[in-house]
Amino acid sequence: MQQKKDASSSSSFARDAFVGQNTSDRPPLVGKEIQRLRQEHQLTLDELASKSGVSKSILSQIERDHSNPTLSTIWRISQALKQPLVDMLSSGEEKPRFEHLKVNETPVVSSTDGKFVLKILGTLGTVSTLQWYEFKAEEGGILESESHGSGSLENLTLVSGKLLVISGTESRELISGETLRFLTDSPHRLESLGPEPAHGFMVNLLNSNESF
Amino acid sequence: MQQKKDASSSSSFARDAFVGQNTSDRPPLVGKEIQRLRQEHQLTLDELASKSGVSKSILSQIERDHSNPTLSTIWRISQALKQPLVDMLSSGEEKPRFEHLKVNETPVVSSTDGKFVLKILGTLGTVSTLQWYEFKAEEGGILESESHGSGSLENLTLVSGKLLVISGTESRELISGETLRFLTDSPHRLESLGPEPAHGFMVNLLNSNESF
DNA sequence: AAATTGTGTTCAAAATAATGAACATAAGTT
DNA sequence: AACTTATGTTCATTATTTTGAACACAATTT
Repeated sequence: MQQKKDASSSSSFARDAFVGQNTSDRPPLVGKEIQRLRQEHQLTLDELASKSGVSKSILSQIERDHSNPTLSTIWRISQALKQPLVDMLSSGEEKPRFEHLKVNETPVVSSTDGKFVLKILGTLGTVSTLQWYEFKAEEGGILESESHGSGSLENLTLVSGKLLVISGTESRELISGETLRFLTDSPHRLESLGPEPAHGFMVNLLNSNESF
Repeated sequence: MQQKKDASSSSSFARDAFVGQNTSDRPPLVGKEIQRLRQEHQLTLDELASKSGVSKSILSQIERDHSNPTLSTIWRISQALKQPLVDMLSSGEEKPRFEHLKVNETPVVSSTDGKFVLKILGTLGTVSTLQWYEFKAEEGGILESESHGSGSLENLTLVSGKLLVISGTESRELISGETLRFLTDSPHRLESLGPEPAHGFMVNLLNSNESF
């Protein structure tokens, strides 16, 4: 990528740096968001500079999208503004558009022994994927799942019964009325401990970056 | 060019660039994650280089966290790997594996007469685009809600009981085991018809495209 | 009004991220 | 073994980010 030095202005990043890129989609422009956050915190460039350790000149340029910040720089700014780094970046990205869900006749999935039954209540897929289920499992019923991908999150609420949840090397026991959220970026397993059947509700977020 | 070249490991970045920083918390190290994704896609450095337009030498360094990539660089890599940029960054951040809500820790909202009880099981999204609940309502229990914004969708699954749903000018009656999805861009109302209490789950998708 | 202060922008210099070519190493072929 | 091939690392150079100081401008104070 041979870049000619732009004589007039120091470096016009927004105009030059991404020429030749996929013009339809470009890296998130964080400038506006950073500026918004800084002003929300009532900070001047000088103040944010000393808080973050990033020079005010580059802050000024980044806010106007005249520079292509380094990961380290963005991170230091996000720390100073007490904003999760990821949020600052995603703000500029296109917002999820919702799919219209078709009427379905609630498909059912069950374990091979039939002891663990999942009713698929809904699915939604756009930027990240969302699925939710109702489940019923008699004593000994087991549901084993592969990883859902990094950043995936499973949300279980137990209405009745007892449930053992194993994810990675950790495990938890859930009793009636409790809710458990856990990462499903590794194989995991649900087991109904009985004696009464486990009954509950599950919401799965695939590849979300939500940290609770 | 005051380059100090240490022969052994030329990692000026990992060791130097963050010296003087908050040592407890540091910018996400994306190297491992990028390497994982690349290998998952069965790509060599050369292939990823040509796909992403990022030189293979810098890819090699980024994967080993010997470089502090530019936003543009990270973005081009994320595009080539078809991975949302934010996911790549958040993967390195430490998240608690489990969040265990005990029975009394689940937030509960109830109607003024106490006949309609909503347990808030979860929320997702920095702009709160997703919420889900368990509800229980004895006969006559009513939940009235304002519009959730245009494009918002409510998904109800009734486990037991009977429920009357009114949204806008239309209404439906739900019986045990059924699921109903409807737009909530206008005020709406749920009413337990009894005689047995209504019990079910609700997933709400809020449309956050609009600025408020 | 003149001086001072506060705030954001631009400049030259320094630091470093990115590039392409050369190198190293391992795996597979002849 | 010697010769390719495939893959990742390092090197010298170039392109850019980042910095600190100087600058411009507006708002406030004297």
